[in-house]
Amino acid sequence: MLKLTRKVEYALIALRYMQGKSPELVSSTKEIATKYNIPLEILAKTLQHLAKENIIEPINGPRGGYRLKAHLDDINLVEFFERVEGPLGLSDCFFDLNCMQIDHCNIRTPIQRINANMINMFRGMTVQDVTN
Amino acid sequence: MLKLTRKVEYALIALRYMQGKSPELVSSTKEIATKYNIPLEILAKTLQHLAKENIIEPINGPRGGYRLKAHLDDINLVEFFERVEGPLGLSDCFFDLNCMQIDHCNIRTPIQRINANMINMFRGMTVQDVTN
DNA sequence: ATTATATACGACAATAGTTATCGGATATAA
DNA sequence: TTATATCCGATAACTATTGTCGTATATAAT
Repeated sequence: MLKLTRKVEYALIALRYMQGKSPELVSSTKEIATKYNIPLEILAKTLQHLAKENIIEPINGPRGGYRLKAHLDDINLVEFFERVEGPLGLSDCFFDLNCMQIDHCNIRTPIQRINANMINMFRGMTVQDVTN
Repeated sequence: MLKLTRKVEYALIALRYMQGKSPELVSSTKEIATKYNIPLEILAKTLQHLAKENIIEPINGPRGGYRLKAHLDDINLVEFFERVEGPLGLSDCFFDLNCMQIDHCNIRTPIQRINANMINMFRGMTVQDVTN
C-alpha cells in the first residue's frame, strides 16, 4: 500500500547515478545494475522506457549506454510517475480525474481528498529534488 | 502504485457514515455494505478490526452494529493506516525507518525523500479531515 | 427457551498487479 | 568479423490484495 514500484525506484536510482557523472559520459545498463544489485533485464527495460520518453539518450554498440537528455528539474513527480509507469497504471481513481464512475466516486470523498493531497505534493516536487 | 487499499477505503467510508448520524445511533455492517455496495464479509472484517483498535464500539445481537468510539481528529493518517492495515503491511521501506537493509538503503535516497514527504503529509492530516 | 439477527474470526480461494525471465533481434565500435 | 551494447515481445513467477466460506458467540424480541 502506497508503495512506489521498483520500476520507478530503479529509474530514479539510474538517473541519480547519471547525474553524478559529467554529462557527456555514458552509463551502461550493466554498470548500473551491477553497482546497485538490480536485475539486469529489468533495469534494461526501465532504461529503454526512459529513452522512449526522451528522458535519457541511448547510445548503441560497444561502449554504449545512456546519457541524460531531459532537464530533471523540468519534470515534476506526477508527470514522471505517469511517464515511467505508462498511462495504464495510473488511470485509476488516483490520477485520473475524468473517472467513469462519478456516481460512485462522490460517495468516496475521503479517498479523493487524500488523492488530491498526494497529487498536489507530487506536483510540487521535481525529479531533480529527489535525485540530487 | 500509490494506491490505498480497499480496507482503508471501506474503513473511511464507514467512519464517515457513522459520523453523519447522532453519536448514540448504531450502524450495522449490512446497512453500510448495502448503501455503498461493499462486499459484506470484507466490510465486516474491516469493522471488526476497527473495533479491536478501539476506533469504533461493537454492539452485539439484533439491532446491533457499531458506534464511533475514538475522536477522529486525534488520529492522524499515518497512525490510521498503520492501525487499519496492521503492522505487517507497513513494515517495508515506507513507514519502517528501522529497516534492516541500511547498507543498501542509503543508496536509495530518492525513494526515502519521497517517503519522507508522504509521511509528513499524512501526519499532518487527521481522519476527521478526510471524513467530514 | 427459542428464534432471528448481529458481531467475531480463522482458513482458504481467487484475482490483480508487480517483478522477473527467456529468446532473439538490431546497432556499432574495435 | 566479432564482441558488446541496446531493443523488445512473450511469458512465467511471485506477492499482495481482495473476496469467500464455515462456524462460533452474543443478545434482543417473542
